[in-house]
Amino acid sequence: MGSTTTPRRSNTRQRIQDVALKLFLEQGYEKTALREISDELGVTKAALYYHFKTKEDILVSLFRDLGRHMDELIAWGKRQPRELAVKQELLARCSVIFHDAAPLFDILIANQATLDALSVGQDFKDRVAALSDLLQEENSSLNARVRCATALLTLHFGTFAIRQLDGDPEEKRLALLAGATELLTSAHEGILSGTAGPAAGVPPEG
Amino acid sequence: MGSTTTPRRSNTRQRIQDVALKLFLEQGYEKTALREISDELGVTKAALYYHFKTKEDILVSLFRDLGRHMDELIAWGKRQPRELAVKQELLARCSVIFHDAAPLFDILIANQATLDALSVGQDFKDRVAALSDLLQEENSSLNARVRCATALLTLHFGTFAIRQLDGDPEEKRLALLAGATELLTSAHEGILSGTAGPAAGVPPEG
Amino acid sequence: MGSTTTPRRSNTRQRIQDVALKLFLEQGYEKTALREISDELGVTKAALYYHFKTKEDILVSLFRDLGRHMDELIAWGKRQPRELAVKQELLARCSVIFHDAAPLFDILIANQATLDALSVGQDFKDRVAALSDLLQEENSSLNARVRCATALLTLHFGTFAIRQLDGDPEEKRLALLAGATELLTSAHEGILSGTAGPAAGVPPEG
Amino acid sequence: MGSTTTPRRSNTRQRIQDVALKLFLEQGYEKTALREISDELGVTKAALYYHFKTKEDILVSLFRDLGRHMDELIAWGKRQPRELAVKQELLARCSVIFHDAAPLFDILIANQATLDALSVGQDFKDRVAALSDLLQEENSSLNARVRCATALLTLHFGTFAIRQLDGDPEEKRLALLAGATELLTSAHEGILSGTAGPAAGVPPEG
DNA sequence: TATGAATGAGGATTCATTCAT
DNA sequence: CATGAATGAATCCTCATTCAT
Repeated sequence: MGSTTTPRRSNTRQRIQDVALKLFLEQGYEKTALREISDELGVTKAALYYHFKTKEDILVSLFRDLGRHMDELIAWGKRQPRELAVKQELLARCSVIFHDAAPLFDILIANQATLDALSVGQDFKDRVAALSDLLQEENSSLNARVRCATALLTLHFGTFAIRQLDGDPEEKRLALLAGATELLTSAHEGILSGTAGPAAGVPPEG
Repeated sequence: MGSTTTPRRSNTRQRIQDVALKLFLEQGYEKTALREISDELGVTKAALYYHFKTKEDILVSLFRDLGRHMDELIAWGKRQPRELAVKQELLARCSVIFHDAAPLFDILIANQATLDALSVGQDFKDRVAALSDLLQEENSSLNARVRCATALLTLHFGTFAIRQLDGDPEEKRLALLAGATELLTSAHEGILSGTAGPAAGVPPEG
Repeated sequence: MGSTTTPRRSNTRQRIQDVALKLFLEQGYEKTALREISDELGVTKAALYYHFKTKEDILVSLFRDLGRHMDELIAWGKRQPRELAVKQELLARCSVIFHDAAPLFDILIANQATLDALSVGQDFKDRVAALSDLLQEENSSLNARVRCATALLTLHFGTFAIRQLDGDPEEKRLALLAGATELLTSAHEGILSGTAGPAAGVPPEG
Repeated sequence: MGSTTTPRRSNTRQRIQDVALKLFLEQGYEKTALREISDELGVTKAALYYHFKTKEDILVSLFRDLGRHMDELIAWGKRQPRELAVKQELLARCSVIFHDAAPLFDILIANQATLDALSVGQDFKDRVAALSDLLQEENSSLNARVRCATALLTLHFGTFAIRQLDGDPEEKRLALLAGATELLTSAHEGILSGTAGPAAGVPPEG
């Protein structure tokens, strides 16, 4: 161990990333001007261009790790048999990855319209779709499919939404995971098409 | 006689809203230039300013109805007793409102970073928070609280996410609602911490 | 008595002038949008164009009377012999005209850069120049000429400046006139070139 | 060697100021578009924004020196005893400052309506008021007060007005100063109301 | 490694003005 | 008399990006 490989480049690159992350979070990607980043760092805008080719490039660099982790998980998932336990494990690992990258999710979610036009957004969508596929059962009912999709969704958006609730972060993460797992599990228990659907919450007029 | 071509009291205002909605959906609010809207309508940018005071004003006008509907629901919720059946009904009505305003949700979700800085975003957040409050039980466990929050969230984000699933829209909506109701209901059944209160009015199913 | 000659036109024209005068005073000519005028009147911008051909035309109409009065004074001055008493009388009449049209002077002074490019500004400058000529003595000393010019100036700008001093308006006007007359008179008393100039206020280094 | 054509640390900032001053004088501040400035310089509008934050900032930069000089004079005035000789000296120094900054006065006077809404205008008004205070005597008669105010005014507006008179500039300046000093002095001599206080230090002339 | 200077494209907004009704 | 609708031209300003040094 010890960073034997990383070239001894100045830490400016890292500092740019740090500040960029902070500002993208606070103001959004589009509304963050490069000048704001450079100002906060005490360098010139031009300096940013020494370290990154474009503004988008800064953004991309922030997502490199998350992309790798998701790819690894997807690869793992593909090697496993298609059974409930595996899917639950998938969800659990997802939960960890998502929470570790929580700030990136904030950016992803809050800047969708913008990122959709960028590689970052497309790549992420593709990966979520791949994960979603791994959770789905072929030929399952609509109810089941919606629930599987929702399970992942809960993790994805919930990661970002439960921050405003009080409580220990790890506890909250587990509670969220529990809810998601519940949805996934119920999708697998054939109980779906009959009772749960129409029984609850449908306006009586229907 | 009768002006067949030039409408006397033109419907331009409505047409602006239509085109704006379309473009905000396709490209995001920020990336949509007023010029694009006016070009598509075959009028001048200045014409937009005859009908709306600012770009934001166009956006706001699109959300007027949704805001009203949510306010009515919140008002209704506040008049009801705090019991599970009411909350389920709340969720069900929410589901209807959200789905009726589906395109607006797309905009809301995809442009969060932008809209957060605008009245539209703040107003909506406030209303969702109010609804969320109506679903919560005092002194409930963390698990229950996370689930209640997630229930609403599922509706909110799910509305936007299930569009890419195949199937009849109304069926999908009901499936989504079913999942959300399940989360809400389970939060209210003793299964979470035993303190969630008497699950009055819930048919002991399963 | 009774306005027998004035055509029975609506009083809108007059009301436009009133509001315009008020707003031109408060905000300046350029910064006052026609929309502000029409809004304050509860009519449409287009309505203004029924009564006046252009924005400038509104302005011009406000200055019509003042122009006439000055022209009359100039004409009178030209008929009189060139002597001190006449000039003093000229100054006194000027003082009355200027003070009666005080608001117009505010506009004239505060919007010079703008009005200079307009007929209103040019016309006024020409008239002041004509008056100034009437006060001047041929072949007089520089000192005398400066003082004569200053005398009129004092009236012109002073009208506008003494408003912030406390005191009865008419008293202030007379005090201002007294100062101006003093300057004019001293220009005529040959006492100028010798004592008053270098004696007071010149830095000792000179 | 040595870049003969492209200056390394370009003097663009100064050139912008020069051109701006010229155009503000010729056309007024408001009517001068930034495009005109940049065109005349052969650069882009954006280049102006590299050197100045806003259009107003260009204007402010032009007035920086004048503001400093006036502040120094005010500070000096406050340290002196309140007597006629001091006030005469004040007027004299004012005269010098005003004439050195003659073009700025043109701008100040010709664009009042505009500048009043800007910091430049307010700051200047404040400074003139401070100077005016230094010239005033407590409890003096209205006549005296009007004259003191007029004295400064004469300098202020006269600076701008005597340019159209023939004659050596410095001579004209002195003549103007003489007139102003006369007004000030007469305000201090018993001739106005007898209460103006002991004319200490004034040689009993004429 | 970085900067100073500049660009080009584009954005929202404002305004006087016009004209059919 | 007056309005509703629209225009065209202009304005200030912002931003990502470039490049010689």
